[in-house]
Amino acid sequence: MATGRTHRPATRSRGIPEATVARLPLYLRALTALSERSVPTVSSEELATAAGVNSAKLRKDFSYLGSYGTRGVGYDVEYLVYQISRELGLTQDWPVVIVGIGNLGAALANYGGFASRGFRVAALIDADPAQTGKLVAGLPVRHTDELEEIVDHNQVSIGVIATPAGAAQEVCDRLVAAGVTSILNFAPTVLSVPDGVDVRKVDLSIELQILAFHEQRKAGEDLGEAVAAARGALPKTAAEAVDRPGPDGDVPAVMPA
Amino acid sequence: MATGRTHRPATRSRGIPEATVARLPLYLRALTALSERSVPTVSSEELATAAGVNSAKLRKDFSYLGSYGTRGVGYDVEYLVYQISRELGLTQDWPVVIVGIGNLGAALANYGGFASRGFRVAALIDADPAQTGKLVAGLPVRHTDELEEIVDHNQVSIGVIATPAGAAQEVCDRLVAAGVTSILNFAPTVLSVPDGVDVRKVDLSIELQILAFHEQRKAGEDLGEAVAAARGALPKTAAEAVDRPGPDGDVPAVMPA
DNA sequence: ATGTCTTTGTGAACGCGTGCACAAAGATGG
DNA sequence: CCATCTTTGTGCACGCGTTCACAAAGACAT
Repeated sequence: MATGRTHRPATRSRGIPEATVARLPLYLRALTALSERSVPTVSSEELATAAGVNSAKLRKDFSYLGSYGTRGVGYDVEYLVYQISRELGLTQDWPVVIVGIGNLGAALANYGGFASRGFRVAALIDADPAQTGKLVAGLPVRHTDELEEIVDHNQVSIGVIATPAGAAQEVCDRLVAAGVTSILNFAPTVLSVPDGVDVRKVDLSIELQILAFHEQRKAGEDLGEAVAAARGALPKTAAEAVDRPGPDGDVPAVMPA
Repeated sequence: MATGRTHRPATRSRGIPEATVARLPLYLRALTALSERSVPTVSSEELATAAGVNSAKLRKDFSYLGSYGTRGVGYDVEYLVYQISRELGLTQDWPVVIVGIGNLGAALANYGGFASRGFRVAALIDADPAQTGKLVAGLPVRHTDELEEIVDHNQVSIGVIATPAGAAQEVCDRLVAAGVTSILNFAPTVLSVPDGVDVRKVDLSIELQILAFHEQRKAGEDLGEAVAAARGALPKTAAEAVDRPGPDGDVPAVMPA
């Protein structure tokens, strides 16, 4: 997981808990994979392991959406895909702008997972005039000067910030002023936005730091209680967790092949 | 924020709650910025707003680390930077391998926030022979065949997976078998790992879907209760939240400039 | 040395999220 | 039509995380 979560206090939106909303995309991904394999129905148990969660949790999550299952059988895959998509708002078109076309911005532009979920990259924007006009993922890079016009013209309500930290707040302000009300921020800064604007944050460095913390703890434990596990051998109980959720039909993030 | 959180049930490591650990990097970033501006001390209130959290929460978080503040004054910036760094394990060297050098992998390799936090990119690995030897961020891309040797030789315990979803589980298995015990996964798949291995997940598409959900809700609300806010105008109460946390001294994610 | 003022550290209450365990619902077979 | 078996939907209890509110602690001035 990443970091994010700069929402309004806890306005559980229309009764659906925030934690549930965060898991819906997970279920949707697993269901899409099943759908592509033409599996008609799935039990909460199967789907839960495929999504990497507890089956009781999954059932409770679905219960917030309504009673879409059949006792003794399970859930209809296609129907559930539709219901979750609709709940998440993926049945409509979401034009998105990406600001800051460096490696990360380019990775995002090329990311296949967007288009398949109703997200359409309306424009790529960068402050560097040398970049202007260059094609990235088939789209021409536009200059920051055009930001307001692009947002307004394409009715963009979701903006992605992949600029350096120093530029993030200004870009954010301009996006918001132009009409954007949801922002996905990859820059390592705390953005301040007016009320009513949602910000989610993804911070690569923070994720690594959290891993380092646990890693350090593990190392300390090993030293203190048992012999440091010989490197090269499988750690601790390598048994269990042998079940593999089937491969995911989703388009990868990036990379040649 | 991103998604992640595939930890062991809830093993609050040595009394420090998981939620607190996740915020420590946030505090550290804010403190580093203050340190660069040579600010000697900071109150919980100031630091909290800079990090974008509640001041009571911040004080409680710090109380888990010990009593590092001075009543009536605040916290010593330098001292706190050191304590948090030590707690997170950032005072030691963490060699990291990045597997999958596409746009995203390259973005990660170029990401400055790593080096400044004790993370050292030990190697870049890709399955495409055509990529082998190419320089990315000053490092030569190595072939997947060398994975085990690289991990073993460099004593790598943290691996970053930025491959397509289809390749992620195999890469994961090989990393774990070679001795990696912490994995940061960018591929849109649920990885299964043996006990004792930590996995954190960052899923770009999921973040956008969560934003879309709230966006849809906002749109529905506007339609239902009030006049749809005229696009182009600042939404709702544009007042408040005018305080700006100072610019962050951190090195940006990517992008030319 | 004493009083005042600031800011920390934390006890306690509250709310959300999780997981158990089971009753209700429906499918399926005879 | 009845019995059995599977699987959902949920009431309930528990634990973590958040927030309030305040007492204790120290700085600082007089």
